[in-house]
Amino acid sequence: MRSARAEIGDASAREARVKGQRNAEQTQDAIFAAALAEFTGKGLDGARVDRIAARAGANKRMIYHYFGGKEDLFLAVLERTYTAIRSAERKLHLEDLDPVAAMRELVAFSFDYFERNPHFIKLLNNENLHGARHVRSSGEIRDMHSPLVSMIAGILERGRKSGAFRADVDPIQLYISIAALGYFYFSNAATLSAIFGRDLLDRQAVEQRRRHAIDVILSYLRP
Amino acid sequence: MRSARAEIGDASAREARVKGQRNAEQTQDAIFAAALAEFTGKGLDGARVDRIAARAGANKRMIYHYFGGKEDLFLAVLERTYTAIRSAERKLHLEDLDPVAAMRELVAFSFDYFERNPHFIKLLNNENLHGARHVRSSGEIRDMHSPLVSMIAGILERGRKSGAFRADVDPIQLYISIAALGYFYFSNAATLSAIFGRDLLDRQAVEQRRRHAIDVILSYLRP
Amino acid sequence: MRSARAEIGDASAREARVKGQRNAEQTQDAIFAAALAEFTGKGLDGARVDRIAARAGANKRMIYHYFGGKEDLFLAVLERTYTAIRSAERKLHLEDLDPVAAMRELVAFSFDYFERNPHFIKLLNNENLHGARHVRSSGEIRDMHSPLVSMIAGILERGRKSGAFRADVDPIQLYISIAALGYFYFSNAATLSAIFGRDLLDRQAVEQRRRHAIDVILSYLRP
Amino acid sequence: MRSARAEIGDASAREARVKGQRNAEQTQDAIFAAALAEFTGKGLDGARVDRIAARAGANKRMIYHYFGGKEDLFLAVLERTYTAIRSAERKLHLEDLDPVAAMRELVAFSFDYFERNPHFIKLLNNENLHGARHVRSSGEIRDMHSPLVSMIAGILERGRKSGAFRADVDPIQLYISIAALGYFYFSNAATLSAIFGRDLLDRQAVEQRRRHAIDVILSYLRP
DNA sequence: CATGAATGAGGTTTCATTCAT
DNA sequence: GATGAATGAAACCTCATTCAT
Repeated sequence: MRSARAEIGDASAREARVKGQRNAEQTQDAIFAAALAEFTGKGLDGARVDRIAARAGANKRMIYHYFGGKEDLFLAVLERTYTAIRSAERKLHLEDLDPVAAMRELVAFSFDYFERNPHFIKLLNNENLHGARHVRSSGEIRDMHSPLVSMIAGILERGRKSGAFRADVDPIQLYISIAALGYFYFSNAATLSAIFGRDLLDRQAVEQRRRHAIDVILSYLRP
Repeated sequence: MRSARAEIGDASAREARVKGQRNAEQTQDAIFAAALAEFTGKGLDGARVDRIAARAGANKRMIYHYFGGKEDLFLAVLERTYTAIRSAERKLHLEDLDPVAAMRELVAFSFDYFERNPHFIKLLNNENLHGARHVRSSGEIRDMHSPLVSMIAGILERGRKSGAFRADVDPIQLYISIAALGYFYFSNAATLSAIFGRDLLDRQAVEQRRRHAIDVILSYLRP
Repeated sequence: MRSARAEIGDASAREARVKGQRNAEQTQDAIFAAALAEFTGKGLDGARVDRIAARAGANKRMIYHYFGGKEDLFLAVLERTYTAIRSAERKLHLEDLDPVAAMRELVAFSFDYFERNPHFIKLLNNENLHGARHVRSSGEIRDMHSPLVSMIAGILERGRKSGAFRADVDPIQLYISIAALGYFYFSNAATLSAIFGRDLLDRQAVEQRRRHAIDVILSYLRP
Repeated sequence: MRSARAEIGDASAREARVKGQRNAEQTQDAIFAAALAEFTGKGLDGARVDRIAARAGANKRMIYHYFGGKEDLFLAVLERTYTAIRSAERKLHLEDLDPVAAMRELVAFSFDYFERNPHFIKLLNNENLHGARHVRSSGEIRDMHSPLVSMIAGILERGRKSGAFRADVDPIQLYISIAALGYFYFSNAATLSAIFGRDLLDRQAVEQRRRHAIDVILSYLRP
């Protein structure tokens, strides 16, 4: 789980690029890492190509050379972000756990992923602001269904049979709810923190929220 | 140009214009409405002052005259948006309902509010992208605590006493979860729809989600 | 005839624009004059928006405000150029002259117009380099048929009847030939001068060419 | 990449490549052909070095290696273009024809050359747009006088003696007029076609124009 | 001989904002 | 109170050219 970050390539841009060296892959990676940071921090419209190039220690021209343009770069970042979460999801193996433990793991995984990958949330919010324009244009992303839905369906079925879970649960609705409980918390942590007057991202608050999310889902599933 | 407004202005607006008198207020309102639409549709960075002025049928200079600048205009929109939801929340009167019915009403209200006010979600996401910069700078917003939290606390207390609800529920966590179940659904409807290949915003899907959200919260509260 | 230049507005850009004054029409005119000079001197691709703005003493932004963009500005210049020549052509009144004198005037007019409006030739050559893209996109230009064709037809008819001209002459071919004899000379003066080693644009050479062009056309028309 | 050329290279090219030996010449030729096409299609300013390299299937660096730069490449193309027409002109042998037939052949040759070598016209127009800068800098081109002028002088002299032609014709003026009648037609075919609303380059129109050009010159020469 | 990566200058265009009336 | 013209900074992007291998 801890490896989730590394998959996106968060090696700092500067680190990735030894100055003056000529290496296409390195340059691309550096641009990519810089773009991820910039888009995450400022959004698509707020991001600046100049800043991405500077962060990457690369020439601006290279962005256009390798990625085509700002919008394409954003799409590339988005695609890699989706690839990363799907890959992390696929690494979950819950078959050996009893349904309750499995569900607990799954909710915890989802929650932890959002905590550790704040860029995922920022990028997705941005994409939704733009009406999912890029996702819709990317067959690659559209075809990347989350394995979580069928995992959930499997766990629900096992739980139903063992009598641990109620019988009338829709896996897709549950999938969305599991995501919602964590995603919304991190997505809106800044405004919520401002309004509640305390930092929702401190260790204790996050831990409390994590327990709550698991609690909500498991309570809901009780027969 | 002078006729542009008149064509748009409705009867009451025309009525109100007693020879240049309430013109100012009208202009402000028009700018405001235009800004809300623009910020909602494009985000703070994607919004264009020119377009806001054009939409408002007003001179660009007026935006600076009345609001100070783009950023201030955004803050004004945000403040009014928060004011509106708090006001709507205060109109909820659940004291006469039994705890279960009251909670059901409250969850439904929250869900419906998000459905009917998509701009609220867009603006909040934008504000969070920018680290709640404007909310933090606005004492007005920071002081607008949601009455829902104490409402929830009250309902929980009544439910605990009547044995309808479990005893160990944190009102703030519940408040966040109630919001999450609806907010996330509408906030991410575009990407989720693209990925699931069906429109999550059609009447039937929304209705199903609404029932599910209520179900999750009430099931969670069972003792 | 001498007024041909003025119609295009060759008042120098600087002259047209008193610094610091706010006058939309003046600014537009200044931009226009600057654009004409720039496009004439460098061609569409060689022209620089920066230089046009500087020549006009205007802010670059104004070009986009008033004309839309470089390409649109080129089209505007082209349209005005066509308008100017058509207008000049319409001022020709040859009805009172006998056919031979009328034709002589017409050939001389054409020749002189090319001499006095070198920008016309430059712009047309540029437009032809681009496959007449702008002309084809401009209904305005496409509809501006030259009145010369019907003038020529009329003179030919009168000459045929009086026995001054041969009978089998196609007015359109003749129109093209009249244009060709002058246009080509001025269009290609630079290369021809370089190759012949003498300046084809000096007064004497031009005068000689003018007589020759008239001679060719009138000799051709002899019965 | 290595295979890109091979796919294009025809049999003879492949034959000639005796293990890297005549590779150089091949590359140069490919660049040359690509440059001709690019300059013809887009003009000097509109031409892109990248595109030339791509069209040639060559590395961009080779352009600088073999030709020095974009401008030098243009000059090289121009020189070869002039060389070609002079060479074609020298192949004309009109001594055995009577003056009228000889002149007819010469006009036809000129007309046909323009029709068959549209790039010649494009390049020359471009060169004139730039004030014949390259021609003037190229001694090679400046020294390439057209043999047509002296051919014309010869034919005129023979015609004068035989009584077939008038006596007062300037060979240079006639040379320019012969060129003009064809050159202008093809040079401005795009705009003329757009304005007349019919394709001046279709077979029939070209044939009609060809006859007209010959007619004009021969009629002019009648004593 | 040949390559693909890299660059800096400069291209067109757009922005939020201010000025003059 | 209101307007439309004007602006400078900066945005995205492209260019001919050179570098390292």
